Amino acid sequence: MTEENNLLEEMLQEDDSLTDKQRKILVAATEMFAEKGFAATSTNEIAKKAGVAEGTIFRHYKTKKDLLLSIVTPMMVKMLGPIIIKDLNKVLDEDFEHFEEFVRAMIKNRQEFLDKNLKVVQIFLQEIPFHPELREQFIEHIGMKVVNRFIQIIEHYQSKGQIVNLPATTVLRLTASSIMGYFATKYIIDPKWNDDEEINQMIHFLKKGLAPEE
Amino acid sequence: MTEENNLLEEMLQEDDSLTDKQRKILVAATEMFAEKGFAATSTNEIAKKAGVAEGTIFRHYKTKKDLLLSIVTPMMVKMLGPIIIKDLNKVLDEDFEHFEEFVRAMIKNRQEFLDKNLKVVQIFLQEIPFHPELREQFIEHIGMKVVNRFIQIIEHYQSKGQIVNLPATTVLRLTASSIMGYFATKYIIDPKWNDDEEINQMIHFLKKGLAPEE
DNA sequence: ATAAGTAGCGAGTGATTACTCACTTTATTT
DNA sequence: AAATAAAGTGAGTAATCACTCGCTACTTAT
Repeated sequence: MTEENNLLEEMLQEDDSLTDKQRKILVAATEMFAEKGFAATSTNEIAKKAGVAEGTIFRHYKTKKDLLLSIVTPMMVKMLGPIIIKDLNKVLDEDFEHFEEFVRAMIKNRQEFLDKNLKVVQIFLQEIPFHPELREQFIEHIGMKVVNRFIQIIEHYQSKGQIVNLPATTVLRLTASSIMGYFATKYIIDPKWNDDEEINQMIHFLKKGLAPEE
Repeated sequence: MTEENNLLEEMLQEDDSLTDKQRKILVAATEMFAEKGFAATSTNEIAKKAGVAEGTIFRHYKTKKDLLLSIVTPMMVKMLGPIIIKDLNKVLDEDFEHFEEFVRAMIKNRQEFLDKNLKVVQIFLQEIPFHPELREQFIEHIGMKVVNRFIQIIEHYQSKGQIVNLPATTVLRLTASSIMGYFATKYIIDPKWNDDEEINQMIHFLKKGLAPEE
């Protein structure tokens, strides 16, 4: 039903070239990297948790960092990029009558993504300060494209006179801050908490705050 | 002039019980923890960068983690807590006529704090996912007090009829998200960038979004 | 002047690190 | 069934890890 599956499981299931042991390694590594961080997790621990000899890890991944990238990169390149863009096209195709509805759809969409990929997202956020190549990869493959797509959409609703005529990047920043602020509090306090009323208030706040000046 | 000095330098200057070497250790460790992360930084490296024997580090700090906490804890306990509360009292004492002005003062205030303590804040944010005791310390000593104080202030402006009558925590979340979103983009893109116009737009957006319903 | 305490040192500790390699087992091809 | 290739192993490696300890140098109290 859902087009957007759990990244890890999707990778594990769809990729036939993956071995059973390799799958176990990826699962174990994801678990431990999310929990203790990349630098504080030893390949020994990963091997034990995966029920695999340590050598097996290095048969498939040249280095420990290689293993990290093989978990995080697909999320960026294969998932975040195309799927976000696909989703956005879907959103643009549907052409919600109001910016408000678009935002609501976006929140629901990212909510589902987060629910299914929390651990990989967590690893990504935790490790990005320490790995410049991760940052560059992200900006190059995802960041620019996604931002530009959002800017298109915002300008679309601006031309319909629904939202204020600030620079699109500013509108994007204000909107994204609110949404990410909601997710941040939600996942820090309690991932299961899902207050629809809170979302309604946020959308109402955005609508008022971004209303065109009379 | 500034009441709020660089935390590290303040600690180094004010605390007479600190040795010259100890100061060098703290400076070097702050530098490296911010850059490579706690787990990926060896005590050997710190000693070399500080121009000190490795043993000297452990003369003053029982463990490596002890060193981390001695850098991060003061920021939380001595600075974030009392000073934020002091500042907030100041703000409440001044009793800005409008919520808008209060927000503006708050942004300026936190801006100065960030400019002077970027590295320690960076370490704190990077390491908090991996050290539960850091999290608990923060919530216990800082989080609750600060949140409660902000709630007081928000209710103050609500009772003056200046902002919408949503739950104070919701107002706080929306406001904090916008401000933190601004800082995040600023420090990720370019720490020196300081667009007053951007701040004005943000405050205007908050004012509109949080205006009382008619 | 002497004793006591503190600061600093750096070689040395066992444990752990990421990674290698010669080898065995399993799967695939011919 | 034989040959080839790929997957998996686990003991082994040098390097590095956080940390200790016996020592010297210096400061302070008596």
